[in-house]
Amino acid sequence: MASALSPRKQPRQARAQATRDAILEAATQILSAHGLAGFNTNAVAERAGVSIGSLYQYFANKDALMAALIHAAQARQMGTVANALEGLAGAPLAAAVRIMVRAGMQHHHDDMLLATAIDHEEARLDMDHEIAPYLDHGGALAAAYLAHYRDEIAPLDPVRAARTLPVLVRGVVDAWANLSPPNLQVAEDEAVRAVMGYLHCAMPSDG
Amino acid sequence: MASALSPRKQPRQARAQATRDAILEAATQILSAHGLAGFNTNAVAERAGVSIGSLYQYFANKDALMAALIHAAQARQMGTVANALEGLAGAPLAAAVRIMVRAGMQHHHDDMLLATAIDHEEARLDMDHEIAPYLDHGGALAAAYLAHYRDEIAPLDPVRAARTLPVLVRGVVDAWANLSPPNLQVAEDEAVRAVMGYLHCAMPSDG
DNA sequence: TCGTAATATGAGTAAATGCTCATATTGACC
DNA sequence: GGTCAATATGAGCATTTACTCATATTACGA
Repeated sequence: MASALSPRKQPRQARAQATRDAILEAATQILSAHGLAGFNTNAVAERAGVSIGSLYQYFANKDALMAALIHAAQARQMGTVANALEGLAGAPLAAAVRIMVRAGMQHHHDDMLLATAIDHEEARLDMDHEIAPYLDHGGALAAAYLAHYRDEIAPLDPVRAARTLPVLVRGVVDAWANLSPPNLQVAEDEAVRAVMGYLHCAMPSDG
Repeated sequence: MASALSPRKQPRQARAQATRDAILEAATQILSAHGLAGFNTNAVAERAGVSIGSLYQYFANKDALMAALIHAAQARQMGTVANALEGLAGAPLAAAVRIMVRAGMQHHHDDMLLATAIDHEEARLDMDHEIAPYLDHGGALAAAYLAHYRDEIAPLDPVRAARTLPVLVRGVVDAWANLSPPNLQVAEDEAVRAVMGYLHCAMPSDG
């Protein structure tokens, strides 16, 4: 049932690119505000200020729009990670971890609806394979960075660590930052504790 | 926009309870198989083998059905946790952690669509407050259990630990158990490492 | 056995939604 | 200015979907 998710047409003029961007931005806003239940193509087009016909010039169907949105979100997140790592050269491990945790938090706190919608649609549309490159890239960045601290941390497989560490942060942040009232300080502390613990843990090899 | 999520009618006969159960079971199956995109009340009724009218006798509207499904899922999960803890009296910490991790894994691996759908709808329907009791209960169980090992682990706030630990496991499992092919062994190892790390980590108190 | 309350039915309706297509507008290049 | 491709429009169609209601069936107590 997974339809062709490829774009219908490549924009060749600046205004076309602007239209496409506006549609993706509107789609993101609607998901953020009302979740998947409020996400329909007519609403997206209206919010983007373009006609429904224009939407279907750039996206073959609703699923293709969703897929493009997910790609864009992943790319943004990669940018955030790369950015955060840049400012971290030479900082002590604990401080560096805390900064990374803060960067990771910004993406989720206050945007649960968007984040969970992306998770769900990613699973439904079977996008694991398409998403892997983003994870690999982020993983490579993190692994290279962690290498600076190899004396301070337990021996670890950088490939594993690169995939596991972000989800630790994310899980903790989701759990703590969305209470009423949200407890961002605890979220941060718990995430730091989890990450530092993971990095220092001498892996027991019991069955 | 959050409608009244309370049930429309209490079943008073056994067959009524059976109908209600069949509806919830069908709803769960559909979410599992097709996600939120395939989740509509007509389909649920058909799969349950009851009429659409019967569905609306027990659930005021679609959101109420979803809310009931979420409650049922949380209750099931609590049962699993309690069950797992029962068999663990006196086991060494590392082994106990591994067993708990396996219990946690069963709920998510192979059921990403259901798990992510629940997450999303829980956020959309603002159910944090309703779900808190389940978390608190699970937290109390875990805290009591961890107390047996208080000499082996770093000092920690049991309330915090009880909320943080499950999400560590869940995040890691989501990340590793849903690759193609899924890598359950790595998922388990990484989750154990994260949990053990968290438990042993002496919390640094830098700003 | 009868009466009544509980439960079940499903055709039907109003509204929402994905998407098309014939037409209009805009921009680029000569 | 003229021409054509690129882009934009939105009325409208076919389908889906949430939900109602008048009616039928079933269980239980007297």
